[in-house]
Amino acid sequence: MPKILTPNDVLQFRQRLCDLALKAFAEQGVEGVSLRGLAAAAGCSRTTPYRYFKNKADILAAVRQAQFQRMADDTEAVARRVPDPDERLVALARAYLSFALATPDAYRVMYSVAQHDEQRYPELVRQINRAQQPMMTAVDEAIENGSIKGDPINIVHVLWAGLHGVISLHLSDKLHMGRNIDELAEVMIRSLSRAVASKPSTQPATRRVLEA
Amino acid sequence: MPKILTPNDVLQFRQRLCDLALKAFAEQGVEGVSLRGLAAAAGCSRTTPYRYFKNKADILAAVRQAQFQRMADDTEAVARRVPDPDERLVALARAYLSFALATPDAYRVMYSVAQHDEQRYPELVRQINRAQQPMMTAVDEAIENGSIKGDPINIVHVLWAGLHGVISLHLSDKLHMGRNIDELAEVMIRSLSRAVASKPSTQPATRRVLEA
DNA sequence: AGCGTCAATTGACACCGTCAATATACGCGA
DNA sequence: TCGCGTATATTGACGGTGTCAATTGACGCT
Repeated sequence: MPKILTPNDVLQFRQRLCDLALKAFAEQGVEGVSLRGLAAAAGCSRTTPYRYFKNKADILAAVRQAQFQRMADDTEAVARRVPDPDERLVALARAYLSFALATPDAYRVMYSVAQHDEQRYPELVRQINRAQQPMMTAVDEAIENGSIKGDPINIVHVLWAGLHGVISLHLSDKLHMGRNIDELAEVMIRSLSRAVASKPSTQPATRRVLEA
Repeated sequence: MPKILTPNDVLQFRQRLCDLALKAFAEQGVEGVSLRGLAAAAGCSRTTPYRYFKNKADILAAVRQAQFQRMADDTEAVARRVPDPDERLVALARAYLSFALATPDAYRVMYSVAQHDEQRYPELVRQINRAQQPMMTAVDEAIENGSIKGDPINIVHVLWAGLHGVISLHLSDKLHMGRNIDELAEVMIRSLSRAVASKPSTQPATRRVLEA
């Protein structure tokens, strides 16, 4: 019970409580975890978190923001490390998958938790955008490069959706996985790459697309 | 307040409450809706739903089961209507997307709501499996057909993940869509089809997959 | 030393899910 | 026709939750 809270103390407490909240949210769902239990786990009294966060939604936003920031750091690091746009795209996709598989709790809270009022946390949306910026850049450069063709936004969305789909289904155990997830992920990356590396995507859909 | 509840009455009440619950769950999240408010909207007293459902989780399971059943009916109908496996695959993909775009509330509750104890509702998981069975069959037949190659389960997963990814991102407004979703969906379908219509997927991943 | 101030705790309120007890109205035999 | 039994609906009650207001407590500064 010190008198004055240094900014460091504040950050430290917020950090600690976010760590606890992340695991709790991921394991029991955001509705399954009580602020009281969280406070107990943190060793403080029920309402002490209210001095550091506005309310429960604020805690959730802080947790997600921190994880998106971590993800953004990862992807930016990859982008810096791999200069060739094509290789960078694959590397980014792998990094994205690695992030999700290495810290599934984080990914779950980042994506599978529905936060209705996400827009009300501008710093959160900033980190979200930052995390996906490198892939958009890579696609732009790869198009300029000539190695892939099509509408960049469509392509990014397809790539992203494919990756997110694999992860999301895996994390919710909808893939009865005797087979390992890494193989499937590689298949997805290769499929997406092959899909994207061809004709422009703004043509009307052909009828019998399944023929090679 | 009749004395005896005909099975029809029971189904009718369950149906009505499930309809209300579906919209409520999708709009405000499963934690944002109270059984009391639901009962009020249904025009009955707080605990009356407990005569028709075991508890809140039971209501959620019933809602999801009903929607998966509807989806299974859709996909089975498509499968019956389109005999050619290749065309059927595309038709199934389109049906899947149509279902999600036509009834986003349903899709949200079916997939974006995390139900930890899903396994405890065998009829629910039965409908889930039924809904995805036609696509697995179509892939099997297309492989037998020779029009696509690779491990059938991997392929189904990739297709499914791609579709689910597009929808999931769209429904959570993560695609800043001035552009319309239908076009992106068609791109995804075409990409997945093209990706899948080639070499077996059990080879080790090549390095520079982005080259066409 | 003691006061002011800020952090932390406790109290309180409304609401929630859920079970037990109560009230209610209908179907049916007398 | 009456009234009883029973299936149904309602109300009461309990523990728990998010959150705010009031209270306590401890430290730094004069």
